[in-house]
Amino acid sequence: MAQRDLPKGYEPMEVEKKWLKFWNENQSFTPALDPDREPYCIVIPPPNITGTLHMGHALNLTLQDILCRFHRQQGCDVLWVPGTDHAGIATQNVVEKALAAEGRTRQDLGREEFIKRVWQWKEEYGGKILNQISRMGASVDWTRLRFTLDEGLSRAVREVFVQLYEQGLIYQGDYIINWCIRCHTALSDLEVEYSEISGGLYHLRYPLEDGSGHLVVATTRPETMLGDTAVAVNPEDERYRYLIGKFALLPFLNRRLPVIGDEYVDKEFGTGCLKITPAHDPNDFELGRVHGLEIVQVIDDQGRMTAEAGEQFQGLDRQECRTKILNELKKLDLLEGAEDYRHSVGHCYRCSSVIEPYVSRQWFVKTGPLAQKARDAVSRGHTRILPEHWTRTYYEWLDNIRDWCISRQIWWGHRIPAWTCLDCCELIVSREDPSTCPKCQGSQLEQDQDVLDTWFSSALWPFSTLGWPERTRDLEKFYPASVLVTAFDILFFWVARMMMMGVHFMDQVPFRHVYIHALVRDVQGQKMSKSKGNVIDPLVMLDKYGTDAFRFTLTALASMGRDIKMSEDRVEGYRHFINKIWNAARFSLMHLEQAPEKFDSSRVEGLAHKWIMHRMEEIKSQVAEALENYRFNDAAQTMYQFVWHSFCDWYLELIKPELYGDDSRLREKARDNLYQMLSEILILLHPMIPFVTQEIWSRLPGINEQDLSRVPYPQKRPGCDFPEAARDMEFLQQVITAVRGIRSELNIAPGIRLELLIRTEGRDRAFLEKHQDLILGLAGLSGMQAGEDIDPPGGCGAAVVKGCELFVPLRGVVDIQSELARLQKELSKLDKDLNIVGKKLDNPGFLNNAPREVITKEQAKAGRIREEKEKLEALQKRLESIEQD
RNA sequence: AGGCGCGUAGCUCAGGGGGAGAGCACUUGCUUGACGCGCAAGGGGUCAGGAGUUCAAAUCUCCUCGCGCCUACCA
Repeated sequence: MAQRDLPKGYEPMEVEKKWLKFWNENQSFTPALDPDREPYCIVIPPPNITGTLHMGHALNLTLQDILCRFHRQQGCDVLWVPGTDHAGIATQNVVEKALAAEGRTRQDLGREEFIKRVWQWKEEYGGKILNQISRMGASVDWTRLRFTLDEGLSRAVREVFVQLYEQGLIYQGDYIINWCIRCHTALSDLEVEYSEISGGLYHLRYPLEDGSGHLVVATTRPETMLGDTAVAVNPEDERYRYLIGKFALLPFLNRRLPVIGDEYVDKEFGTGCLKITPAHDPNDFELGRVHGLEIVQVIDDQGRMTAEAGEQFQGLDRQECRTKILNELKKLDLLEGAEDYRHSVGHCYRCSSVIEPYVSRQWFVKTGPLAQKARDAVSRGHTRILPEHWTRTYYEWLDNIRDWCISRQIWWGHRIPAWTCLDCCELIVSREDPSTCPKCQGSQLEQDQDVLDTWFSSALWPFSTLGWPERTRDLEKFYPASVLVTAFDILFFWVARMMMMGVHFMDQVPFRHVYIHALVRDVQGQKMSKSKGNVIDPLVMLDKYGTDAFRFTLTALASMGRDIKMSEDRVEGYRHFINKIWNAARFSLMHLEQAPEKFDSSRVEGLAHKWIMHRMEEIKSQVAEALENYRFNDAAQTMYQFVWHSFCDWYLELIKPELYGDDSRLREKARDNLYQMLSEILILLHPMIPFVTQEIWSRLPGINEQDLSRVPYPQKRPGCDFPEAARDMEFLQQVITAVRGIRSELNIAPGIRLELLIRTEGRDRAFLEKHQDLILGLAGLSGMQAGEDIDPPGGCGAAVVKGCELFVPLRGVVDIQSELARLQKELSKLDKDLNIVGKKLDNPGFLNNAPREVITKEQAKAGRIREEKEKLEALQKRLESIEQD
């Protein structure tokens, strides 16, 4: 028997290895490009090559994989392209750190040599996360693996850059940008993270040029005063209006600072006088432009004071300079005061250094027109964002978007395809590397040193991975993708930008749906982070509990719009479910030596079989509907309940007598149906837990298709709705449960066989008698008698189910008092229920306004409760009278 | 400052106008011919608080309180 091969508990390790290899060799996940099959395509969020799998990836991959596998089952030609992202700054940082350990810098190596080193690093370590994706069971097509810096994607990047430049949507200019002095590059607004720090707010005195006194400005960054080129006050401000047009003198440097009027200045804040440093503050930069102010750069790209800062400060670090300035001002009695002040300061999202606003020549994408189109695509419904409330966030960001700084002063990335002719200063932007200047034919061309923001290439991912700018078959078939699955934290970084680029270059949205899933947090709901030490490593989960248990946990917890609080206990809990499936299969396979010859669903007979069939039909549509609507947790819960509490708890128990019985016809029928149910359960569960289902599947006798991932979703079976069987089954379960309840609550040892008497008539009586064996077996009874004129002996346990009175003679087994107490408890429950229903039915408003069905339902309910109550009360009286004997 | 979301059983959460649900945890009993990662039976909730709409509110509206997040600003 097959069961002999199966260990008692499910052992994931070997199983997972085996099937990963099988799927890979089989190219199970390479689409057939069959024109008759509908395409289904998912855009994978490409992880960084520096990264390792974390909880967010694990959830993200699990959900995408469920969708892919499910749609394969639905007959779609599915494409899920895997890939990684070159992560410019992060990767360069990693390699530079490695170099530093050798005591070298990238400058020592030179650009070309350094990039070679990075490629080497990438070959060696960059694939780590790909293996981890694979271990999660992700059914990606490995034959189409892409990388943002590979040849094809680099071509796409160039094409996009050049086109946008030609369309006037990319420009170069001197602006204030976010500068990281550690990474030594510009960053986009999104790459700056703000966090609150305690600092000071300093009040500085600037003497007035005319000698009539001084004005006082407030600042958190005294060192920037050296770059001040004006002081602003609000023209509405009575206190200072007279100053407008006068000049203040900058201490140390004696620069003449015009006092200008601008409504931007908040009268309430600080002193009401605002020092203006156009070179080192974004708001001041704007004011400077409006008022035509001079830009004086006093901090350089290393965070050191420049010569403009004056001899005594030149060369100092910005922090040192702050201290020194404050000291000097104090000496000169120009520091009027200092207060503690908490304010938020921008930090680099890669290295956490304090960001320096810095004026420099950079490349920008003019986002306005692109953002408008990206917004329209959603508002017109071409792309749907789910859950829907994220739509608003998406709009808000696009409505307030600023131009996107895309140049980075690093080496690892797509080099900007712009050259300057050293002879005539012509700027050349070109798809191919030019050899001569088109204007002066000079051959001394120098390429721009900068590379592009990594997100610039990620923004093209939905079409660049499919072969664009070529018009490939993949592109024809699979663009736009069906869905993008991601967490909200890259909604702006990535999703919005893909929308902008997709709509602009493909004239079509990049994906139909955007499903925004949860963030995985720790048990307390805190973000997982290494510094907090609350990280759960998914790889550890995979090793300890197996991929399926882990995946099922994530799926069961992934309800729409709520974050997941993850703990190891939960994974352990769901491992029990995987093991339960395993054992149900182990049991089933014991009885399934061969496949049914031909399964004819129209000839299903027997209560248990009809019932489970009926349930299965419901489950099939529930699970499909849940997955179509991204209700992953519903799909998981539905299967959990069904497999455990219908299939295992009842169905398997109910059919045991048939499986072990002598009636070979019944036995065969039971086996056939069991085979059918088990195999459909495996198919339904497969998208969520691919490995264990595939392993069991492969052990089913006589299967044609070894690869479960290619087996279609079970069709709706005509003629298999058996609502009557469902009702009957419920009745049977209630009877059995009632007897078990009496036994259990009165502490009757399971070894003691009880009798059951049932006062009932008509169909119910016939039904119960027909299934007498099942009742005896499952309720632990030695005998049963049903009839209209049942006259129970004194001293019975009792219950009422659907109007039938159940009696369990207890004389000599248990004392009557316990049963009386038990009955009293039942009765008070009934009283409570009756009270609620009664109130409704006594309310004329209810009777006049409620829909007829609701009223009938309530009336029926009241009748049922009343009947049950009467019967139990009668019994209670009898017991009491016996007790008095 | 603006926006979004969440307060339901001890914990984690489903549900979303007409009988308070699940999983885990808990209690009790159990070598029941797959499973103790198991079986059976239980206990446990003024659905944050208040007001309103309604015959009927956990569910819809408003307010209050508490928690979380996002965006922008912060001299």
